[in-house]
Formats: sequence, structure tokens, C-alpha cells
Amino acid sequence: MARKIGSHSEITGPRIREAALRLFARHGFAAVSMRQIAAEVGVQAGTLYLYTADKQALLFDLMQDHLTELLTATSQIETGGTPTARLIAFARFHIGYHLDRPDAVFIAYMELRNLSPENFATIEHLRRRYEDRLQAILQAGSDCGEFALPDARMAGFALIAMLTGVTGWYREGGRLSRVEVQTLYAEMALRAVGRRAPD
Amino acid sequence: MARKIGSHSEITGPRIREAALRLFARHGFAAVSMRQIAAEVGVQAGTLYLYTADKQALLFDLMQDHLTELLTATSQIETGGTPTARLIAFARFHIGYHLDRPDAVFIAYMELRNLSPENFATIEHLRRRYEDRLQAILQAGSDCGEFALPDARMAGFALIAMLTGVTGWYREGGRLSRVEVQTLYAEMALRAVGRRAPD
DNA sequence: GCTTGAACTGAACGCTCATTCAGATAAACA
DNA sequence: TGTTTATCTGAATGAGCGTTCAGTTCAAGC
Repeated sequence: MARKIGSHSEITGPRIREAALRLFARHGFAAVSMRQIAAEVGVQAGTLYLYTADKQALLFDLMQDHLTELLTATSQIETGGTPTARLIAFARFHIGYHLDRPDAVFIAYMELRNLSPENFATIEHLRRRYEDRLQAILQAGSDCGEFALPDARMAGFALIAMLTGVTGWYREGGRLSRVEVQTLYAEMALRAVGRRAPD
Repeated sequence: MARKIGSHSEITGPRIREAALRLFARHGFAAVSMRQIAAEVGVQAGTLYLYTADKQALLFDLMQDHLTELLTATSQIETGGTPTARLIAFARFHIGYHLDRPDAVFIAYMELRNLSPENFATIEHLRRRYEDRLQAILQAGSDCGEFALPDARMAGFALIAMLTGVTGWYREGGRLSRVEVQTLYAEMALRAVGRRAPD
């Protein structure tokens, strides 16, 4: 027995990545074996090595692709407008984007320690670029007096943590709708940065 | 060769727990072997089983002890006072306590998925009890009109995430002192909940 | 000084791990 | 239809895993 009926690299490749993403998020990178991933796809373990150099590369690619797409998506969203408007847009975007990709988000900040040093540096750089978008908004708001920020950098860390935390408790179909959560968090973010000007 | 010179159960036991805490935090539960822990202590792997039933129990005990101590420490701190004063005290306590125990904090919310279902339920219950302390403060502030909270429960999640996030970036000897961080975060927390009354 | 038992070793158990690769097979193309 | 080639299998490699346990040694109590 060898090649399976209906097998195709354009199908198997993505399915491996989807299975790895789901399993890594659920059980953790170190706790998931290549055999488990292969079983999820319905293929033998050896087949995975036609699509990835090794297990480490599989993790790295998932994280890199997630962050690259995040950066691409972000750059389309928040241009122009007052710092207040931009912060609202950022908060709503961040929550919406992250709620759509719980597995990728989870992996991207839970599995950093399982990356090789070089891979870690690459991922950290991408994450930094994303967080700098928020920092820029806060700095602009601080400079023009629209926000009251003793320390814009620290405020950025605080807001990112707060916003990302939504993925930890939000459940689709729960008490609050997605839009409600986005609105309420955006409002909290504005308050936290001490917005002074009106909307 | 067998029993080592100077060996003592009162010494080896804690050292095993310390080594496990450090290694689990650094590399993750699943990525750390019992042999690694033993080597860190300077002992053979078999010795660990004189101090723990198995690897799972080692993780569970570390998490349970951390959360139990956290609850004990909290109950001493925040009694009486206005919701504003209590929220400030909670924020300062939370940050200070967590900055003192980065490894335990990291494990307690990163390794939840490596717990057996029963152990997970126990740990989640403890965590819930801690977070309820904050919820009580927010609810009190909301009830008496001192805080403007559309949703106290959600605000609690947001604040916990924001405050705990400090452990992710704070470095001893960095630009900001611990006290400065505590003060600034407490101020952000107050703003986020829309405090209306003066200090 | 002798006995007892706590503390630890070191080897072994049966598994599973990531990874490799020669061989088999189905799809694509002539 | 026949040939090529991309795709996948299945077995094997060597290493490491959690855990057990008979045996060894040191410290303490008599």
C-alpha cells in the first residue's frame, strides 16, 4: 500500500497545518507527537516530512504566518483620524481578529519558549512590530494632550494584555455578544489612557 | 554507592520542588523530564518518587500551593475602605505578589491544560475564588456609584489580565521601579473602571 | 558498637519519540 | 495505453520517556 486515493499535496499540506495548529493549541507543542498530527490528517508520520523540515519548523511557520497576517490586516485598518478614533479602531480590530483565531493566538504567545533562539528572535520582532502600532497611537495621543499618560510604553503593555485577555474567557453564544465586548473594551481602553477630548 | 553524604529529606524535598518550578516555568511541563529535574537537584530520577507520586502530582502540588498561598495572602490585605481604596490595594498587591513569584505565576496559568480533569477543577476553583475578590470590589463600587461599570464581570477579567500582564515585561533594575509600576497600574485600573468619587 | 530504617542508587521495564528511507501506488501526461 | 512522477507507506533507527524496585549506604537510637 502506498499513495492514497484522492491524495494531493495542495490538500494534505494545509490539512497538516490545520491539525498541528489545533493540537498544539489544545495540548501544547511539546505534548503533541508527529504521529498524533499525522493520525488527525489520516496519514503516516513519515508523510509530514514532505511538508515540513521538522517539528520545530512546523511550529515556527504557524507562528510566523499568524503574525505576518496580523500585521497585514492591521496596516489596512488604522490610518488617519484622532488618537481617540484610532485607539477605538485598534481595540475593536484586535479583539475581533483574535476572537476569530483563538488557536493561532494561543500558540503565538504560549509556545514562544519552544522556539529555537533564531526563530524566537524572528517571532519576537514581528510581535514587536504589531505592538508598536498601538504604541504609536498612544504616543500621538499623549503628545497632543488627548491622552493623559505618565508612561506610554507601559500603557501599551497594559492595553495589549487587557485586550488579548478576551480570548481567555469569551465564548460564542454567551451572555455578551462580540460587538458588545468590542465596544465595552474600547471604552475601558479609552478610560485607561485618560482620554480628555470628546469623541 | 547509595545514600549520599549530607542527604536529608527536609532538604531534598524542597529542592526538588524548586527545581521543578524553575524548569517547568522555563521549558514547560511536557518538555521537562524527571531526569532533568533530578539532575538539577543532584540526585537520580528514582529518588523523585520518594517525594511525589508522579510527575502530574508534582505539577498539581506546585499550582495548588501557589494559589492557596495567594488566597491566604489576599485575605489579609483588602478589608474595609472604599471601593476605590480597595481597588488600589488589590492592584498593588496583585502586582507585587506576582512579581515576586514569576515562575509560580507562569506555571499556574500556562500549564492548566496539562492537569488531569479532577486536578484542573480544583485549580480552577481556587483561581475563581481569587478573582472573586476583585469582582466583589468592582461590584461594590458599581453598586454605590463610585465606579461606572456597564459590566462588572467583564471589567474584572480585563483588569486581571492587565495586572497579570506585568509579569510579561517587567524587569528588575529596568527603567521603572516596582513601586512606580504598582502606582501607575493602580491609576490605570481606577480610570478603567470609571471612578467618579475623589480619592 | 550494633541495629534499624530512612535516603538514595543504578539498572531495568515497556513505551513512545522524531526522523529517515527504500519501496509501493495512483494520478498526470504522452 | 504506457510511462513517468508526485505522493504516501511501513518498517526501522537510536534515543529518551515515566516509573519501579532490589540493593546499598549513611545517620540516628539503643
